[in-house]
Amino acid sequence: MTELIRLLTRAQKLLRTASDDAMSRHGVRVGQNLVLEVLWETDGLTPGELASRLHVTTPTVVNTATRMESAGLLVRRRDPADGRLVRLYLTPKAQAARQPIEEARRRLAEHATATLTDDERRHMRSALEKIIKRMTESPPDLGDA
Amino acid sequence: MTELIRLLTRAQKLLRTASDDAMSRHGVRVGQNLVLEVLWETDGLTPGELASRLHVTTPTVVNTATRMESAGLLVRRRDPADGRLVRLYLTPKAQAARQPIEEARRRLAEHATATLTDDERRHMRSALEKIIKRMTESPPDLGDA
DNA sequence: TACGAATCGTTTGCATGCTAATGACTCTGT
DNA sequence: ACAGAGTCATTAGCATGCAAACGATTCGTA
Repeated sequence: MTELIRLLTRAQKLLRTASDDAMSRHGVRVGQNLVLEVLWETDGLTPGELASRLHVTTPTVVNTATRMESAGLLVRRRDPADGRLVRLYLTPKAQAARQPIEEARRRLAEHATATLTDDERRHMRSALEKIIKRMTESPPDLGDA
Repeated sequence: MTELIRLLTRAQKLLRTASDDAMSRHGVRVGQNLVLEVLWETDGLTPGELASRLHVTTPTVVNTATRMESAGLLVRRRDPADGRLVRLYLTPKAQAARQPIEEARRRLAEHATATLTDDERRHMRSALEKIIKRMTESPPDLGDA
């Protein structure tokens, strides 16, 4: 089964690279795009909220947010009700980039999966869901050591 | 189809993290493990050869090799016939780590895919191969810009 | 044979991830 | 009301990837 995982890793890397290339044409890197996708739907989230939705750590979001702030894509604002919280708000520049970026992402996904049959899509989806469920719920049993 | 790709990304990340955890118990990080797997089969490759086999860039291999050299896993040796080349040779320490690491990797793969049906494995494999083929052969068509 | 082009590895600087340590603020219990 | 505990964001340091610039060696050709 290690071969299956090798294929999964390779495919994901190719997709990530292609995505980064596509996003770069719109002045956004691949990691920043993930932040945008969430904030386009729900603006004004905190770094911690964003981190849990993206399945990354808070420091990762903080660093990405800092780069995005330098790039003029978002602004930080302290929460008036709770001084520990910072809220991230998209700028008009980030709002304006929404349509072309979403379109580019959609096109890339269509392109990558264009040759798959319905059976392949269906079974790949259920297989991936099972793997995710397994990895999040069941202890991977890391031998002795 | 963007949902399918999201699942693929999520699954791959979970697998990579679990792999890094498992490898760390043997004093090796996930990126270094990939180098080991190739050199266990073919010792004495150059950074460039290694890079093309691993689908990464040469600087990535050079940096990883430097860390592995510090960790006592390999040594650099100049090629006597061609002074431009550097060859990477595994130390006894790296050779000794082979069995436990390969075993850990195999167990992790079995665990992650344990609940998949034969249909899911088969179709997922062919779907991934198609995606890889598509991304390596066909131009992703990055709109205008 | 000697010089320019090609081929390598390395260095540098960046983006994206992590963990651990730090600092600021809020909340709880007495 | 206030001290300690808990909750945030941030900073620092590392690993893994990339591209671009650089340096050393070899090859091809005039």
